[in-house]
This record gives sequence, C-alpha cells and structure tokens, in this order.
Amino acid sequence: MISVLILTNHNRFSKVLKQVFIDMNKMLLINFQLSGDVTGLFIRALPVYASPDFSGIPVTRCTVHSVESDPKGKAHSSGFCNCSKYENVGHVIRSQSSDAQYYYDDLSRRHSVLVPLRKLQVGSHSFPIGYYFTCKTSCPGGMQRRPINIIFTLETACGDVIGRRVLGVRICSCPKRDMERLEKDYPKGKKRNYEQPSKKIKYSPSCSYSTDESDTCFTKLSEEMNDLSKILLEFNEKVISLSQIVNLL
Amino acid sequence: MISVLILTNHNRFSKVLKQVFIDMNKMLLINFQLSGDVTGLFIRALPVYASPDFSGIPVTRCTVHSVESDPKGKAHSSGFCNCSKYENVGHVIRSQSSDAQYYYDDLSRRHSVLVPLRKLQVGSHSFPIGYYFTCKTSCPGGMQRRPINIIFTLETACGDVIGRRVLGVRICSCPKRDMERLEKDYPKGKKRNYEQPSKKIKYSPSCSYSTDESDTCFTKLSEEMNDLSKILLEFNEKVISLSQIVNLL
DNA sequence: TGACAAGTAC
DNA sequence: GTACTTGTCA
Repeated sequence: MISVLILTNHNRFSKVLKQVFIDMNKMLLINFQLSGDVTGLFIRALPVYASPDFSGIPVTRCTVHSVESDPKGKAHSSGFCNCSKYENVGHVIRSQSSDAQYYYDDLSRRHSVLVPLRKLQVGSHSFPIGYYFTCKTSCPGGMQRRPINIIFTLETACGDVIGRRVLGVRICSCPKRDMERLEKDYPKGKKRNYEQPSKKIKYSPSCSYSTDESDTCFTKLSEEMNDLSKILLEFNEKVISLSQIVNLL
Repeated sequence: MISVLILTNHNRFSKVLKQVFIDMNKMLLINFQLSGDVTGLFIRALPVYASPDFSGIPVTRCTVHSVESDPKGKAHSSGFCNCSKYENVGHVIRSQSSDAQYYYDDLSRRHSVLVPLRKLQVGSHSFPIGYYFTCKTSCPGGMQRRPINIIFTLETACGDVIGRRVLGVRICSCPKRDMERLEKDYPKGKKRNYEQPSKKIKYSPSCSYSTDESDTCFTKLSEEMNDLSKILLEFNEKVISLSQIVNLL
C-alpha cells in the first residue's frame, strides 16, 4: 500500500483545488506511505503544464533564474543536457534528498528528479521526500503563469512505471492569498487566457503528458505489479497535526 | 542653437516629472533643433540609471529579451561586445535611423547609439531622430524597476563632447496610467526601495554617470566650442500641435 | 498582512 | 480604458 502525504505547514494545500501553493525555494515535504519492501524502487517527480495546450512543452527554468547558474547558456547549448555541471540549472523541481538523481530525457527534453526509495526505518510506514522549486509558476521566460502539475511516478530500476499520481502545484510569492482567492473563485474558475509563447521547437506527440481526470489517482500501469497497484493518496497541509490526514480518494 | 523637441503623441511627456512615458518598441521621436552647419557632428543616446546607487552599473537588456536574439549568450561571452552579430542584443536604446551606429565602450561596458547629424533639409530647422526601447524599465533581470535617464550628447567625429542633455524615460506597458499616478504623487515621490540586485561586477568610478540637477540642461563642456554651447531644450508631447512647444529652460 | 506596483487580458 | 493578476515593499 502506497499513499502520498503532504506534510509541510509552511505552505498550503487546497483540498478543493487539489493543489499545493508554495513559495519558491521553500520545502514541500511529501510523505510516501509505503508497506512491503520497496527498495530498488524510485519516485520520479516530473513537472508538466496542466493545460493540454502546453502539456507538450517541457517545463524548464526561466531565463532569469537560469543565468544565475549558467550565464552563457552552455548547459543546453547542443540540444542535449549538461545540467549537472551547472547546478542542475534546467530543473524546476529539486529534491532535498542527498541521493536524488537529476534526469533528462533526450526525446521529450524533459527534466525530472528521481529519488530512490530505501528500506523504511523500523516502526515507520512512510518515506519522506523533500522537494522545492526553483522558479515561480509566473516566471517570465519560463512557466509564464501557466499552471503546472507534478507527475509522481513509482518506478522500478528498469524504468517500468508502476504507479502514477498527479499533484497540482502553484509556485508563487503569496501562497496564502492566492489559494484563498482561487478557492473563492472555484468552480467558476475565471481563468484568463494568457498569451501563448511562440513555440519555436516542435516536440513529438509521445512527449505530451496527459494530466486528465484519470490521472488524479495512481493508475495501474503494469499487470504483473498488481500487488502495488492499489494505491491511496492522502494529503495534509499541516506538519504538526499528522492526525488530520484527509483521504482524497 | 540647438534644442530638443519631443514629437510623439503615442507617448507622454510629463513636464512636472521631466520624464517621458513610453511603451516598449514604440517610437519616441526627438527633434533636435539646430542652426548652422552641424554635419560631422553626432548625437549619442546612452541610458543611465537615474539613482546614484546604480548609476555606475551599465544599463543593458534583460535576460528574457536578450535570449530572443542571442540564446546562447555569445554576444558578450568574452567580456567584450559582439552585439552587431546578434541584432544589437545588448542595446536598450535603438534608433530608427538607417545610419545609426551601435557603440560599446570597453571600459564602462556601456552600450549607446550614435546618429550622425546631416545637413538640414532646406527650410527645416530640426533634425528628427526616432528612438525606441527594447526593454521595459521594470524588466526582471534587466533594469528591474530602476528608473533611467537618457544622456544625449552632442559629439564631434573625434568623440569630443560639445553638449549634454538628460531626459528621464520610463518604459512601461501603461504610459498614461503610470504618468498620471506619478504626477499625482509628485513631489512627495513615494518611491519604494526595491531590492538591489547583487553587484557581481565592479565598475571603475570613471564609468559612473552623474545625472544630477546640473545635467538637466545641456552643459558646456569645451570652451572652444562656445558657439555651440548655448542650447535650448524644448519639449512637447503632441505631434499635432507643434505650436504648443514648452520651453523648459 | 495590507497596500502598492505594474504587467496583461477583456 | 477597466479590472484583474501577482510580485514586492512596509
């Protein structure tokens, strides 16, 4: 049984919007609740634009933030990724984990971060992973106000995807204010159509990630891993009151 | 006798604030009124931060706008400027003039644009130069809300500065709104202290440009050019009503 | 936390 | 031109 528990209280999770509101560079602690032996498995976190209009475009750092680590744009100058030499400059999602692996897919041109699951501590049922974000959803020349989701996938060492879970995230300067406003507007959702940036680069359709309703729960992807496919997702916005876990499913 | 006349009505000039409000990429037509033979002379336009805190820092394009012309940051990768090969990427101030020369000073690391003055048309007393701006005053990773002045210098072919004039410019999306608000606040001038960007590069003191009160009129710089030193500056924010010229001196 | 600043959509 | 968005200062 695997569930996901959000444990930070610095930040906000809206049950209504199924979305986390968090400031840049603040930690979002996600507690993956696990049972059985999960060593050898990985959790991948990959950011995807929530709107189908943009879901084919990789989510990357904005230009202003990128130049801090890579002033000359060398990390991605030849079409492939040399992020690791430049403080992982292209990665919007980072993990606090010391054994986090930063990953780049040549085909989709997407950056993601992979954290290996380890044997749980005795008496513990959860595996905490701290994430943080190095750009705002509003960053000009980057996400440009386009909402994103994080796709968490549970993967084997071979890269087989066992489970999949989508979490909306808004990285902004005023998480509280913005969450209150967006909840107030819900479900009218008066979202504005922001100008679409010019898509100079075309991406193959296979690189487009679906984030529709079927993804709001972990999806069973491989028959042979049936025992792992029954997955619960639980959220909680407080670190302190762990008892107030709200099951979303 | 040389005076400066602002002729655009797309944009605004505040007599109170002695400042032009203009949108990006819109033309600011400046009419240099001249008498006598001025062939062989040049008008240089150089942007400078208005606040003494920043006047030592060159005004350059923001990162978001720069990547459009120079995705890999090659134009200034080696400390010197290769702007011309990259659509003059570093220049905030551009001129419509076909014979505009884009200039870079190695010592101060400042970009400026030089327009040669030509023989006036028969019956005309003014030399119009169209300028436009390729970044906003608010651009993140660029001017960052720091107000700028344009320093216009009248120069000989040798680079001797004969006259000097400072004009405040605010490049923004809503020139009208912003001008009205700033005029309303004047002279209280409730300006906010925005966070100072980290100054990684130190510039020599000689590169700092004064924009204090003494610069609000053309300054006589060379005794021998005395005949050119009596200079008037006139502004007008309407194209149509040229008769409403307001002499500021 | 409230108010302001300034870009962007309608 | 109005109103909304969203960063930033106080």
